[in-house]
Amino acid sequence: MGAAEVIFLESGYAAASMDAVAARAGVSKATIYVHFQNKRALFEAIVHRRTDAVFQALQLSDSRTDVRRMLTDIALNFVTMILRDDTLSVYRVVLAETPHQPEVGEAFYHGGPAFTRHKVGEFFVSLEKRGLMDFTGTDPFMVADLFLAMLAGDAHIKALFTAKPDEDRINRVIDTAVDLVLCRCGRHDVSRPPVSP
Amino acid sequence: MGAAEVIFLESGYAAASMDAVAARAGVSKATIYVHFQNKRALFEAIVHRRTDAVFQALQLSDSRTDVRRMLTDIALNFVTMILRDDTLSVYRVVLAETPHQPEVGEAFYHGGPAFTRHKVGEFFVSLEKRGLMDFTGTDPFMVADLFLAMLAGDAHIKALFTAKPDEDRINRVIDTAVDLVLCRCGRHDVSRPPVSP
DNA sequence: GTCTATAAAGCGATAGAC
DNA sequence: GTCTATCGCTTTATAGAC
Repeated sequence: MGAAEVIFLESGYAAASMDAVAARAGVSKATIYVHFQNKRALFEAIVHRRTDAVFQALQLSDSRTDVRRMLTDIALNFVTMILRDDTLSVYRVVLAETPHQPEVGEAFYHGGPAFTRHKVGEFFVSLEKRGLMDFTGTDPFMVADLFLAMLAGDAHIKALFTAKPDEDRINRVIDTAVDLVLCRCGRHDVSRPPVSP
Repeated sequence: MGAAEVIFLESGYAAASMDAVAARAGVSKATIYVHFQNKRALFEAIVHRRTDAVFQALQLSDSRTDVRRMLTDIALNFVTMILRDDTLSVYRVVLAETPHQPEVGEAFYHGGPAFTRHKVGEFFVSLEKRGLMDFTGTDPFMVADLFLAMLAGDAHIKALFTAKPDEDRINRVIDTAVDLVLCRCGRHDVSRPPVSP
C-alpha cells in the first residue's frame, strides 16, 4: 500500500494531513500537489484503487454438484474478505466521507458491495440452470442479497465497531445461513449430503 | 436535537468545530467548556443520547397467533428505524470515530445493534414457548441475528453510501426474509395463512 | 520534478472581566 | 455562568529557487 493509503485509512479523511502523507512517502508536500490537484482528488484516487483491490478478489469456488459445499466455500471467502483489517478501514473511511463527497460513496458502493452481490447473483442463476437450485417464487439476485447480508450480519457490525467475533461463531453463522437458503431454494433431491449410517 | 447533535451528525467528529457548535447553540465557546471538559467528552455524551433515543424505540408488535404477520410488522418497524436519516448519520459518525475512540464504538454497538438483536432474540424465545416457532437444530438468537441482517442487508448499505432504495424493493426484501425464516423455523401447521379459494 | 519557506486561515482551549 | 479576546498550534495550498 502506498503512503497515502495508510495515512487515510488509519486517520480518516479529515484527520489525515498532507504533511503526514508527505512524511510517510518521503517526499515534500509540494511534490504531492504536482500529481494531485488537492486533498480530495488524492482521496478519490485512493478509494478507487482500494475498492477494486479488495472486492474483485472474491473467489466463487465451484465443486461440481455439492451445493452445500459450494455455498459454504463462497461464504467463507466472503466473510474472510469483509473482515480483513484494510477492508474494514476503507469501509469506515469512505462511509464517513460520503455525506461530503457523495461521488466517493457512490463509487465504493457500486465497485464494492453491489459488485459482489451481482457476481453471486449470477452464480446462483448458473446453479439454477444446472438444476442445483430452485428460485421458483423468488429471484436469485434477491436471495444472493439476503445470503450475503446474513453472512456479514452481526459479525461485520461487531468488527466495525468493537472487535471481530471468534471463528466458532462465524462458522455457526455460515452453517445456519446456508441452511436457510437451501431450505428455501435448495433442490432436496441433490443438495443434501448422504446421511451417515 | 441539540445544536451539538446537529453539527456532529452532519459534519463528522473531526470536521465539526466547537465554533460551529457554539454559533448554532447561540452561546459562546467558553460556555460550552464550562459544561464539557473537551470536544471528546461532548461527543461521547451526544453519542450516548442519540443511541438510546434511536434504538430503544423499536416496537415488537404481537398479533396473537399470526406469526407471519408478526415478523412482517417487526421487520417493517426495524427497517424504518435503521433507514431514518438521523440513524444513518449517527452510524456513519460513530463508525468513523471508532478507531480513535474505541469506547464510543463499543457503547454504540452494545446500546444499538446488539441491544436490538437481543430484544428480537428474546421475542423469538417467547414465540417458541407459545408453540408458534420451532428452533430445533438451531438457536433463536442466531436466527434473530440472521433475520435482522437480511432486513438491513443491501438496503442499509445502499442508504449509507448512496441513497435509500425504493419502498417496493424494501417490501420484497421483507417478504423474502420472512419466508426464509418461516421455511426453516416456522410451525407449518400454524404459520401459513389460509389459501384463498 | 523536487525542494524550502511561508502565506492565510481555522482549530481547540483558556484567561480574565463582569 | 457567560461573555470577549486571544494564545499557540496545525492545516491546506502555493511561490520561487534549483
